[in-house]
Amino acid sequence: MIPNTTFERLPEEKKERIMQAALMEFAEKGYAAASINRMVEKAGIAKGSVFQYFGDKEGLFAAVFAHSLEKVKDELRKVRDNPARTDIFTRLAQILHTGLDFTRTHPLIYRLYTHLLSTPDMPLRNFLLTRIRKEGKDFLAELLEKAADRGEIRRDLPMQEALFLLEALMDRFLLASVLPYLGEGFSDKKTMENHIPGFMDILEKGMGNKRP
Amino acid sequence: MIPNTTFERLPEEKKERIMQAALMEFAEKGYAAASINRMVEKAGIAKGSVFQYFGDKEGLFAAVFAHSLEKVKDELRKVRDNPARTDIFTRLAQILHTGLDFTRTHPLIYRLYTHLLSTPDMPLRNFLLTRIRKEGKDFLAELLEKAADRGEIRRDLPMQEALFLLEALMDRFLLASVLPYLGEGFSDKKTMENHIPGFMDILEKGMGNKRP
Amino acid sequence: MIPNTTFERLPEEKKERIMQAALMEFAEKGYAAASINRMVEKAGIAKGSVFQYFGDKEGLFAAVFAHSLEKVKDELRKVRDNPARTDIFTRLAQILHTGLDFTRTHPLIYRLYTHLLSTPDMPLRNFLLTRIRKEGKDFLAELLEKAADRGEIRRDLPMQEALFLLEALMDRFLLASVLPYLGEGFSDKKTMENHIPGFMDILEKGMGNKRP
Amino acid sequence: MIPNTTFERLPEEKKERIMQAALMEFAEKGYAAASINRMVEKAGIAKGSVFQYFGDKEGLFAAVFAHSLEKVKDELRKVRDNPARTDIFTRLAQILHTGLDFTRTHPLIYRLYTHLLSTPDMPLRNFLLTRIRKEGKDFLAELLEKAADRGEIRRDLPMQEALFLLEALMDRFLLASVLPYLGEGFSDKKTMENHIPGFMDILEKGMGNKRP
DNA sequence: AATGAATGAGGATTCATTCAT
DNA sequence: TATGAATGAATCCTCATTCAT
Repeated sequence: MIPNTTFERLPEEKKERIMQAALMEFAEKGYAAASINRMVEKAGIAKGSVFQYFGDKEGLFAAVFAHSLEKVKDELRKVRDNPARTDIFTRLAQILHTGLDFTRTHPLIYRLYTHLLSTPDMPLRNFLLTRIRKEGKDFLAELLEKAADRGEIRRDLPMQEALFLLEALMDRFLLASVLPYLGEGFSDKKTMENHIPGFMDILEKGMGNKRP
Repeated sequence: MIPNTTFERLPEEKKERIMQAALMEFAEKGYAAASINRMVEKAGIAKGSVFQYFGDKEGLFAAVFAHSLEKVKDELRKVRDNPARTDIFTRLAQILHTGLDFTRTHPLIYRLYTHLLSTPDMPLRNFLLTRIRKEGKDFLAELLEKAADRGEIRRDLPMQEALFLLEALMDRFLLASVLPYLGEGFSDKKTMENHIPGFMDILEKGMGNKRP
Repeated sequence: MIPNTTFERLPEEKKERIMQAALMEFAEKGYAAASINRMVEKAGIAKGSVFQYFGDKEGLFAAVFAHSLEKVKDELRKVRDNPARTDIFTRLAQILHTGLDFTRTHPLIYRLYTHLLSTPDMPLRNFLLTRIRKEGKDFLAELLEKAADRGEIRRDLPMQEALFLLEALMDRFLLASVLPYLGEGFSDKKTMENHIPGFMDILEKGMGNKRP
Repeated sequence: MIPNTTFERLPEEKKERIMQAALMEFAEKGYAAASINRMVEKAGIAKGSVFQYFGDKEGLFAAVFAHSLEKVKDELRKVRDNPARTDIFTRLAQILHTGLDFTRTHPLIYRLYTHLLSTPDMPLRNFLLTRIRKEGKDFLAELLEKAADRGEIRRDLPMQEALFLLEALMDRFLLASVLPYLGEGFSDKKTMENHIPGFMDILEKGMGNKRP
């Protein structure tokens, strides 16, 4: 039950190999359908080791998730610490670009997240989802508030709905970059960036404070 | 493999009972983790019958999906055939309301769809997703085009991106109505309708043709 | 969880074969150490069948126990219905003989019982032990009471202790007939009967009402 | 396989800690079901050490047994060296009291013994059982013989059966003090002593030489 | 056509034991 | 000497599928 520190003390290369193999399984199959057999074969380790490291399947999943969350946070930090003093719409465009970079580098992590979203009886689901969503949502909420303070968005903008719309767009945008068949013109990761200005145009008109 | 017509000739009540039990399993667990054992117990039929009717698990899934798709189409038809001659934003609001009605009546169908979205190796995934998405997307695309013809949306609106945004909003809105923890104020199905005017406000300003 | 009736409907020969194989495993190894793998191999059935019949290992154990209890009851009934109107000590001798017959015919059942006795975390232990002990103990208690009524035992006999002693003797006597190394002269099942008169002599003097 | 002397040279406190943890496992679960994993965790030592000290599981068990046997012998010595020159029945009562003290102090040792009794394929079973039983049986036998010499028991007492009965009573009495559900009034360790006079009364009448 | 018994592959997990450090 | 990481065999159990009735 109590995971020991064995895994932590492994050589970095081996740790990464194991995390990667596990992430692949979970991201592709979801939690319940993921097979530890396949996993250990991919990672080239003994089956028993998994249980020595993580206690059980759930512990392995939690570890994979924590590992992934770290990478998400790193990415968010990059965006957040961006010193650029630009208006909110430019920043949103930046964020979409960064998100695209992230899904390009870590497509499996985003898939893991979508499984979490769509599987109601995944273990730790509520705990993990609240953790991961808080990261993203708080960030967007802060962005909106600051923009409101600076007068970059119109006064009568319904904030809750704006936030929801932004989240929906981001999530779907990243999802499209990671899974096929979400719409022609959007399944090609390479050309997705071309759509960003279009989104910004709509958002700016819908939420911004500019006079025509 | 080749499903025969035995199932079709079953009494309606029994057919519905089987479809419902199967839908519950697939919607809750996803394809791979779904158990035919649980399914037949819930439906109160013999396990052998499932294989007689549908050939194998995949066939059963296809049948469940087709069955669900019919209900989606019924719903869409309701909206499409709505004789009301109103502007596109009023119609979008209507569609959100109807969608909410649908997830209220058929929450499992929507969950089935999210599994399909997030599981890349689900059988028939591509085939089924294209089928189901075409229904919704074609409908929205047509809506946009007609609105353009009627001058209800601004001329320079980037159409592809507008379509993508609408889809994203609809999907996320319905997802929130079906699964918990997608944001405070949005997990409560009863009050979700209150947000619709807010969305319309943003969309109208972002896409519409009105002079301030 | 709920065992179905599949097993009950099996041909008698197969049922007996399975019960016998399971009884052997449990009697020899105890509950935890018993292997279903070995069991099914011995019985010549598929592993999955065990779980279809009994749900899980515990269910199998309960079935084996119930099956065995039936045989114990049959035996007890034989003794109880013995119309012989003799004094208690003759009856006790009869009972020991019958018990010996029983362990000769069903040595494994008695071993199962000793495991139950000595393993504190066996599933259903309390439930099963109370059930099985009630059978034997009530019988002995009734025997003593009737003997008291008939004046076959001395008035000042401490009843509780007498009962305990009788149980101890019976149990140990049967145990010795079933497991080796409980004492020279007592490990040989064939000659054990020779000891019965000796026991009766002691008991009669210790508990009886005879004048010397 | 061949145990070295490493364990012997350990500090007394550590040795005792290890023996205690191992005894708990074996006494509660029996040999096969006992887990060295749990054992080392309880003892707070490295798993490898167990194999360094004892070679394998069987060696560990033998060591635990030997360790326990020492304590039994200590107890027996106490009784045997009792200088009191009393008749055999007073001594038997004393022995029951001492036995009760022993199971109170070392309940696990007695449980270990019952597992040994009921598990026919326990390693070293025959070797260990003969060793432990000899201790107790020889002692009782000697007691009986001396009593016979002193004329405390009747001449025609069947000695083998008397010995058997005494052993049965002692064993069952101690077992009842260690495991629940062996009979109302006998599962409560605290009041068990009250039954001793009752037993002695029966034994004395059954085996003694007194004239009424 | 309907049943449900039979099957064995594969699931997660625990285990005693080995061995390099 | 003491450690604890690595291992794979064996554990119970679930599953989709087949097939005789």
